[in-house]
Amino acid sequence: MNKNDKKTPKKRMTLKAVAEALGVSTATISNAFNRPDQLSANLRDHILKECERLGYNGPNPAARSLRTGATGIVGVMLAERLAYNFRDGCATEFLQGVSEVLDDARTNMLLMPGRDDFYHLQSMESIPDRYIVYGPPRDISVIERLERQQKPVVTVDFSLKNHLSLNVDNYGGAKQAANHVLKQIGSQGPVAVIGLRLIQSDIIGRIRETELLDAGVSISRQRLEAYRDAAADHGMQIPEELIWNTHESNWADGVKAAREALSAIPRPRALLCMSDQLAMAALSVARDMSISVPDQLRIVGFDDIPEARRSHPGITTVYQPSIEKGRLAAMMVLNPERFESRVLPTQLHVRETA
Amino acid sequence: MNKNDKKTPKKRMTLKAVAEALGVSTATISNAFNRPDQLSANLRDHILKECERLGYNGPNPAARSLRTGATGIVGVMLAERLAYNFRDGCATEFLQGVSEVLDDARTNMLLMPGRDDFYHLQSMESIPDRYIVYGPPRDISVIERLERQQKPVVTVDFSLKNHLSLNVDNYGGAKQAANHVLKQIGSQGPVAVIGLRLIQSDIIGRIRETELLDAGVSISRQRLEAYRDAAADHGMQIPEELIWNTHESNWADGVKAAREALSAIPRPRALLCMSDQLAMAALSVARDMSISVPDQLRIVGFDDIPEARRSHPGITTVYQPSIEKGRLAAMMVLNPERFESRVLPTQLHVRETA
DNA sequence: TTGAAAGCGATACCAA
DNA sequence: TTGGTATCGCTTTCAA
Repeated sequence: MNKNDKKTPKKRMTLKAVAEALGVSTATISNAFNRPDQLSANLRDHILKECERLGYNGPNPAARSLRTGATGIVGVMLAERLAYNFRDGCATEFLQGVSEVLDDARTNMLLMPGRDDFYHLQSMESIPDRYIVYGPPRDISVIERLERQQKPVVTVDFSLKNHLSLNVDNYGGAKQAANHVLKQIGSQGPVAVIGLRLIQSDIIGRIRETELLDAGVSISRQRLEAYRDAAADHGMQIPEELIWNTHESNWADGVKAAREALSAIPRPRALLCMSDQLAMAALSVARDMSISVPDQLRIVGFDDIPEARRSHPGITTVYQPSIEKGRLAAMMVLNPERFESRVLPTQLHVRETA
Repeated sequence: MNKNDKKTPKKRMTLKAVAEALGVSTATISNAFNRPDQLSANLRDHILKECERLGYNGPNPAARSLRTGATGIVGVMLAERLAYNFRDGCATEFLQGVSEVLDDARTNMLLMPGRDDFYHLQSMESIPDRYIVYGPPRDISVIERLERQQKPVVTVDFSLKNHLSLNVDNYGGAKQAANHVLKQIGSQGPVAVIGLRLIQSDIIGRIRETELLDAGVSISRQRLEAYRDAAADHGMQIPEELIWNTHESNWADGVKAAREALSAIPRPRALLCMSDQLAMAALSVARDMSISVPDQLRIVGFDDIPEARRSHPGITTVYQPSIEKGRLAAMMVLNPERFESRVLPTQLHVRETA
């Protein structure tokens, strides 16, 4: 009558139940799974086979983790909401790199937002054994919680005292890009910047200068400095009115900013964009306004996401090794003792827009 | 001398320690976090405040989960390796939709590969409370493990007996696309298909027909059927030699297949591609071969990923609501009782390539 | 090589 | 409204 009268009613199997069924102690079963050297190969094989037959898939992670304090899960703490990271080409490539390595290492990846309210009344942060922190979290307090855990941490695209960090050469790349453009246009006409998150007004909580070393030196700031320095080198300057800000590297924001920038009088001869997404949006706006690229307008991006490569015309941009950055971050967090903090090189890729 | 002589050596705080410090019972602390109605508001506020001060961030998830059997984590089981899902525009949009909803629900998302070996000797599958299964897992055995958990499951892009499923109208969309193209080219010249995972030779393990309903009816098969039926309606047929297969929806595979297809004699007048990525690769090959699109060659894709929209010329394709699919899957898995299995509509978006 | 037993941190029942 | 306590499933000494 009961819907459970199939084969075996089969309630949840536990290590203890298996031990009883096989007539051995729980320690032996545990050893079969965790320390093969503690028992004979024969016995172990037998036990594993029986477990399979009985439908026991191995130790319950919660119980094991409670006992050992480890889960085998790597936390990837993201700066913002999760969804953003599935929209942004650069973040997506980074996560691809991370997931490749973690997948190979049979390690699970838990994505965690960098917002304080997510952790309210729950210490989720205690689940992972180690952390990759991708970009400075929006709420500083999550960093504090995380540090209290005393677990290995690798920060990416920013630095934190006493932790491994992985950065790319934003300044160098941006300077190359700006130099390239400025050389082309000589000193004619103004140059505008389409920036990304230059204003971090939505960071909540006090910034502890001593610990969050680069809070004021965000990657966008580094790029902006480089643009400015390059301009100065060419005897020019980029006035504040020609610096646009976007909150997110997406199409809509890029279109909006580019439209404004290209309506300025006199019209800019070049657009230095802090991401390829923004550059591609700008390219599209130029097309709409019948501004020819690169003759009347030069555009450079940043990141070198796959779309930039395939765009027509191809976007001139600064390559950063996003996938490699992800792979390396994962390797670093799995073996912190084998690595030191690093700055990865960037590289100008000249294509058709500048 | 010790490196720990900072402020307070502060060892890990536990509920019990807090209870002792405040002179109340552990049950009261627990209630303060989990059942506000079980104690006075005053006491609760006081407790929460003190916890904050003492550096106690709330109950340890491992212990709680051991006790309650729940974690508040949603597992997203992916068909293949994790990395693929960060490469494919369609998968990325799906995950974006999922993450939006889970993020809002303050629920964590654990990404899990659909390969058997990942779970070897560890019942990771017991961590999540509920599952979204995106595409038929490569190894059927993980489905078995998962079902043993008796947890809510929503399958996406395939169906499973006794579980909620979410599909899109692959047949209808593909038929519209093929009809559109066939109408344009009349009955002149051959039509080729660039297929995606038509051959599932790498599925490991027996397929239990009774349970995995659509094993033989993969989304690719549905699309292929539609192409064929459309051809038949137009008094044509698509010969097997004009059906190419790719393993993954990526640029390289697409280029390779398109190059072969466009070298066939007589050259196809139309390419029915099972993804936009493949269609865009084909477009690029056509450009290289100086074949003009759409005059000499019509191309249609599938999915309508953002890149397809922005491509020049714009890709004619079948829109499927990927983000919405993700959102809906997440909502369904969080509230299974409020939903039924669904098939979402697709829609032909005519742009410039056909 | 195996077994007995303590305890990881929290919850939820039942009493008070 | 609060407290005492058995229990969740497992790991790991220590002894046999």
